[in-house]
Amino acid sequence: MQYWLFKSEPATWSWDQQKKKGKAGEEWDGIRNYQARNNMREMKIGDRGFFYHSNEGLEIVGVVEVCAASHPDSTTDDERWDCVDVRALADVPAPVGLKAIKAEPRLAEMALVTHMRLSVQPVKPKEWKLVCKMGGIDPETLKPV
DNA sequence: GCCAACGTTGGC
DNA sequence: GCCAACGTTGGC
Repeated sequence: MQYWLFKSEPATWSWDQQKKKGKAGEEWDGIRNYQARNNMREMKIGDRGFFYHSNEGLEIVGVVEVCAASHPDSTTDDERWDCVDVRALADVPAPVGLKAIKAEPRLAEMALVTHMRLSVQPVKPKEWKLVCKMGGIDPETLKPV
């Protein structure tokens, strides 16, 4: 299983909205960046990702699961753009802010820090575990710790 | 709301 | 294929 991080501006698509979609999940559409798209093409059903609020909040607030593999983005006819579907799995009880991530030396290599503008990015297993710990959630069961 | 960083577009 | 102009992202 691979780990990822999805950025969303809460004014456009918030964690609450994602949760309301429940198990059915929702397309992660609207991505118009090649690197972000390539990352989504790499994803497999069951991969997990963090849900990050950009612009407002600036924190990781939830965990999602990829529930449909890469397919054409329904919001455009441009065949260059694909996306996956994701569904909410769990809240992060203690949201992990960008500040906290930047303050943690072991997270200095996170794409969130090094590739600031990339909106869909990979997360290393070690980073995943540490961020889960910081957020008060068990990385395996996703239960609050 | 500003603006730096950076990705994309298009003329040559 | 270079690079200037332009548009967008996202932290502050």
